Amino acid sequence: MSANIKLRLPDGSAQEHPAGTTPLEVALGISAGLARAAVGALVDGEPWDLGRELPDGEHEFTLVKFDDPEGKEFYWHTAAHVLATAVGRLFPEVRYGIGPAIDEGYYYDFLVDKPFTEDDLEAIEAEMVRIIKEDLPLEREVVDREAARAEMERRGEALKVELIDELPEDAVVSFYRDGDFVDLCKGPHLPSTGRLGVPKLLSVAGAYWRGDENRPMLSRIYGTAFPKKKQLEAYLERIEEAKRRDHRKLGKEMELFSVAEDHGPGMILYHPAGAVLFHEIERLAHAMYRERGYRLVRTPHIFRSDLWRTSGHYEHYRDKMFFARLEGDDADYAVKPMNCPGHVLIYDTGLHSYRELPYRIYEFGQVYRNELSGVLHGMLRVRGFTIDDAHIFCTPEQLGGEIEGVLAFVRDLFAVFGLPVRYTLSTRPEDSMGSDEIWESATAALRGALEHSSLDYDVDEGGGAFYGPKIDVHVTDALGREWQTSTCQADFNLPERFDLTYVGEDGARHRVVLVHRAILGSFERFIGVLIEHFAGDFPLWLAPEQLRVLPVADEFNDYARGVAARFAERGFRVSVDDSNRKLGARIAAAETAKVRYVAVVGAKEVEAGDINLRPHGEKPFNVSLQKALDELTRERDERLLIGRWS
RNA sequence: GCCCUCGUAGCUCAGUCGGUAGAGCACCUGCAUGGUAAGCAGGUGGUCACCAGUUCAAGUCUGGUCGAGGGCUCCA
Repeated sequence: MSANIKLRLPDGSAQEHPAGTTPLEVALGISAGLARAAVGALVDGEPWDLGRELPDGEHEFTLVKFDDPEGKEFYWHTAAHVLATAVGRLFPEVRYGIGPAIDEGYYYDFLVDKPFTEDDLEAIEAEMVRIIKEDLPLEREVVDREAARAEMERRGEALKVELIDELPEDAVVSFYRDGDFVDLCKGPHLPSTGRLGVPKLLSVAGAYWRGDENRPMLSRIYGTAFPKKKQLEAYLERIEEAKRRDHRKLGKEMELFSVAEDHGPGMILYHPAGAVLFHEIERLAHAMYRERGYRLVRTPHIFRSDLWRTSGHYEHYRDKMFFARLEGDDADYAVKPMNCPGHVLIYDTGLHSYRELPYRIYEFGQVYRNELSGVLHGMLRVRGFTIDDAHIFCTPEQLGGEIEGVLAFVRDLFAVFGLPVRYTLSTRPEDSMGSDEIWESATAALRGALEHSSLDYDVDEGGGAFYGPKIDVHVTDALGREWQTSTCQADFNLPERFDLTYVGEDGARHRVVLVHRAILGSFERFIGVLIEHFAGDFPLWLAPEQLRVLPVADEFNDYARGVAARFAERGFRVSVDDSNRKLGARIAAAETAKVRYVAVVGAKEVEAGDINLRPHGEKPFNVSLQKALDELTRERDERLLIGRWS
């Protein structure tokens, strides 16, 4: 038999096989264990079914296991088919949407008269287990495009027909079949359902077909699956841990903030401890803005609507704006959803020489946007929030440098908190204003700045603001959801609308370029992310309560108050707990409240003139009062994430 | 906004078949004066989100309103 297939394996070795060999056979040739663990293969980087015959010729060949990223995708995608198969058996009238693998599992969307409820999940999951036991083979079948369309039409699968119609001209159309269930799918899949271990359905949700609220609402079932029960348990445990970090839960427990749900949904009420976070971050931000040549301004919360018409907000942003009308006055006022028009008015009060540019002004401006009720989420998505908002008016030549400066600012600020970030370049959306040339040059300026700064970034096509393209920065919350923080937007449109100019070297007026940018984004969202990032265990400079002094007994109360006073003199947030409880109970209370340091004082400490210091979650030790003062002052003032003792 | 779930004491939650409301923590009072994660006892605290309806009777059933939680393209 002639060897028609030559494979190069990742370890550098080469193998030859006869035509028609499958990856599973290759795996068996290496070891039985590998054949059991393999879930698919990569042939020249292309995902390949274990049971699908390899093409003739020479190929790079890799076997993929569940632990590989591609492996999880194969595995969960197959689990999604098993879910669809199970639903088809129990609810024969359903029609199918899509069912992809996602980061930590999979979902499948179904078109049904009556949406699924959580109570349905148990029965569906049981049916999935049955299908896995039946060990049905998943068979791949390449079909002619027209035949595929006809078959789906015959089955009444209108959504599948739509998907087929949208496939590119040259696409290979394939079906996968397990039992009675046939799905349009490019694969690959595990060879049979029996290769799946433990499935677990997690939740149901409504989801618009293709995410479009004008299309039908489908019923989505989310699930995950793992080879071993232990892995599933570890996954569920991780979800529980993430819930413990939830800023809404910690915000309540630590009395950081609340939302008066009946009186101001999406509006944050900062309690004293939470206001400390806001204030400390604000202080840091003010210092950083001043160092970078920004000047502070203040602007009103409402303006007459004519301003919003000129700015374009009335046309493009009205849905999210709150309006106010004065009694007995025809003038219509709008509450600001953005700070830019106010800042533009400041720039526009006089002539500006090119010598003054770049003209950078900033404000921690409070804005209101009427977000849909269903998207509100603790501090992370709100209706009233404070932006660290700045506008840079500059010449076209200065634009690239200004954007690079903003990117450096982002890097410096996030470094203080140790928060990892992801960059996105967002291009022109459908609802937008301005010419194509303007958009292209603005987008090029942003892209150039990202490249010069050597930053990795993704592109979000059509994700820009209505007046310009932007670079966004995203951070991740405890449950792995991404939230936008920083933004940097090049705008050639508002300068046109407001006829903003500067006087150039030549004495003539020239059009100014406007950069909108925020670094923290919104204080609310930033604080919410920080709560989850630190799980409430804030670094000393941010901690609402930095030190609590506990006298061992009443006779040491005076000494305790003296110690507290020494720290208070240095500006520390310090308290004394001389309440009528045993020391152990007071220690427990301080630990639960996540107080950064606890100082215990009793006879020994009075004698030695020192304190017994217990960093949050750590073992206590004795240290001289002076040394503690100096060390904690340093830890606070340098904004250390980890102190010498913590 | 739309789909599912939910709303009981300050917090976390129980409340059976429809029969007039319960626990732990917190808080207050007293006892106990204590050395590193929770001493003992007693007490206060509820328009069961709100509005209608069914019923002899509604926290419980039905409808509506308000609000919350999860989700609403990770692209066959």
